[in-house]
Amino acid sequence: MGWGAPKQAWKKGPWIHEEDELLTEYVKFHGEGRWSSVSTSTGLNRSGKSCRLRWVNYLRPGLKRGHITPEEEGIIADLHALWGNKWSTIARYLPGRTDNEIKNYWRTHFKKERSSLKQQKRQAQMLNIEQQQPRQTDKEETAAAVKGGGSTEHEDQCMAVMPEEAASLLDEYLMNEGLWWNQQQQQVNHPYYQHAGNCSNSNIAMQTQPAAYYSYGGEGGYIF
DNA sequence: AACAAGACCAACCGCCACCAC
DNA sequence: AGTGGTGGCGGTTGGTCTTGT
Repeated sequence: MGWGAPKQAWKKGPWIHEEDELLTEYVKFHGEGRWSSVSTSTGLNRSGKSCRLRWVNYLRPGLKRGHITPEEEGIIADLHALWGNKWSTIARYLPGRTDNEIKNYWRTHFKKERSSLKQQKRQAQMLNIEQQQPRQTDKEETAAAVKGGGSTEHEDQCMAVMPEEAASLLDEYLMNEGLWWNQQQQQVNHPYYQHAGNCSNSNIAMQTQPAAYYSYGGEGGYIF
């Protein structure tokens, strides 16, 4: 598929400083996009796909480097509970962070917690069976899962009724309004939230607010 | 000091959607 | 309507760094 001449033996592996400079210069003059012509314009022996990735994940101005903050971690956890593995969507609400970064972070931090939670749940269920007691109620299960950053059937149901259009609507609305958010602003009158309000799980309904609700860097934040 | 295991991160791959022709 | 090019996304891999023993 695409991305320049497919038969060409593109260079792979880590980028060197000179390559970064060539790519940066190219983007400076031509803007983002037209990645397949980077190699012909710059002499860079990299596929367009590789160039795009390097730019988006590493060279693009405004990228934040360094550790994910606790605030960002909270946002990631909540948005993941809401959208699942929609890394690029989640990344939109974390200025300066890339989808790749968030994805990596999730895998190394939350996956662990999640698997241990599953293990705990399994143990609890075994205990229930052993003690011939009724199963944990859905409510308790949900609360435990949300607390632990895991997912439940309830969440899956909620995610099912909160498709991409909802997120797009939110994006469009916020962009049109040019909204800046601070800690005083706690609610937004938007169909997205009304939709979320129908969700049977109050925890999840609460979690439909984060994009607009969260402050960023401790003193207000912005979208995009 | 040496080694192993785990954590972290950059980069690649395959797939899909969109668009122009 | 079909096809190919392009852009983008999510999953995975592999190398490097850090930490514990």
